[in-house]
Amino acid sequence: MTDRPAPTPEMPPADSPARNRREQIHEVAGRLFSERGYHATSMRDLAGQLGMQGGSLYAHISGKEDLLVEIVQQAARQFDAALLPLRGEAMPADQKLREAMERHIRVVADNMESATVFFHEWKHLSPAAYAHVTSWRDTIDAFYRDLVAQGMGEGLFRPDLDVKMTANLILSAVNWTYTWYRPGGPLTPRDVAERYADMLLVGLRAPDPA
Amino acid sequence: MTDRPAPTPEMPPADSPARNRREQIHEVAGRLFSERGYHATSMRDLAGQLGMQGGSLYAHISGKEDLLVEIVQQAARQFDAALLPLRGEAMPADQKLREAMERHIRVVADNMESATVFFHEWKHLSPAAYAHVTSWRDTIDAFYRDLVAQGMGEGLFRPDLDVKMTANLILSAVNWTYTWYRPGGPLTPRDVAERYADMLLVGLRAPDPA
DNA sequence: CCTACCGATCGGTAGG
DNA sequence: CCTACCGATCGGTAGG
Repeated sequence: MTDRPAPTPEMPPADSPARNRREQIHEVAGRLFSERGYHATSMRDLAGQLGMQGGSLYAHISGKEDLLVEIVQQAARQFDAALLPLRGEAMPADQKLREAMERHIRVVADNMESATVFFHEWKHLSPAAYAHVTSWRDTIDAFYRDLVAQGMGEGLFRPDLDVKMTANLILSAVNWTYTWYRPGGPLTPRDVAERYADMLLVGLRAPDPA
Repeated sequence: MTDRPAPTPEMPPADSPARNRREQIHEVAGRLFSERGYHATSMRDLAGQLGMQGGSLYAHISGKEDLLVEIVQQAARQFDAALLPLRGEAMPADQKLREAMERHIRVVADNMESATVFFHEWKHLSPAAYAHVTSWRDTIDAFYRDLVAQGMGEGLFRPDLDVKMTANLILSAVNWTYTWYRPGGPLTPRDVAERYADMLLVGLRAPDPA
């Protein structure tokens, strides 16, 4: 989870101009792909935003599809880095749910553009990248299903829950934030996660006055 | 809410070949736009699926963008027809929530392709159509916020709910179904709605044994 | 990183 | 509904 992985032959050193330019290209591509969609963004649009000619992009990147693949996979890595370490944590399931939701929403909130590209364009990846994302998605599904099952096992969650449907409901809440959350707004990811977790854990219905 | 609106000068009579062909075009367009995305679907792709040449489409429709507009607006009309009549119903808020969620999910489930196009492509509409959809979206948000407020007013829902966030959570659950629901599968829209509403109303946490 | 260019494909139209 | 075509634009490359 370091911000600056060790340089490899394929990846220029962290402070080199080449790497900065590559990062800029990915950043702008994420913005344009999220605003206009992948197929509606031309390489000339992208180059124009960076003050260069269309063909010049290919001095830095290998092709349009690779831009998409890297944006999607970087988003997937962020979700993994945020959630998967929680698997081994000894923590009551309700608290773990709260923590997972907060981390999940924070990844979305901190990466609204990549998250949008992720949710909208992953079906249009090449077969290899598509399969990769599908198996990643299964990992995240399993993470939440295991969390629910753990809570039921502990007696903290209701015993009559449908594990799969419960995980679906949780995932709906945290994923759908990409459509409405506004990063500069009054709500922090923590605010959203706490309110959502409260509602999910305790329910909307008023306590029985009897 | 009739299936067959009265013919107008712009709309051929219900059983005419022209209308059937137009419907076929819209149907196939919905499928292709949902599978490949709007911009990645060419008019020649669309024509090919219908056994005709690209140019021949324009004997039936006026342009690609109008196809998108009609698909999106038809989906919006379906949501309206399902939900808005509930506004006037005298019904306890918890029951109304259950009913609204079932209807909402049914619209998604019965129109998986249009729903996908709706959620993925509405931002790419022309300014006029975009504004139309935005105001429609506000209507649906208001519907769920009013429902929550009603439930709080009746004392059926917890008094400490945040109305806007509660509506967001409900909308997350019902809208996100477009990503995972499988129409031929074991779950009916009613099954999904009942499980979701149960979890939302009562919560995941086990009742206090004390 | 630019100029100049490639073949392919785009949405749409004319005329029948 | 087809043939033939329009100008525009696409992703990408060669050569510098």
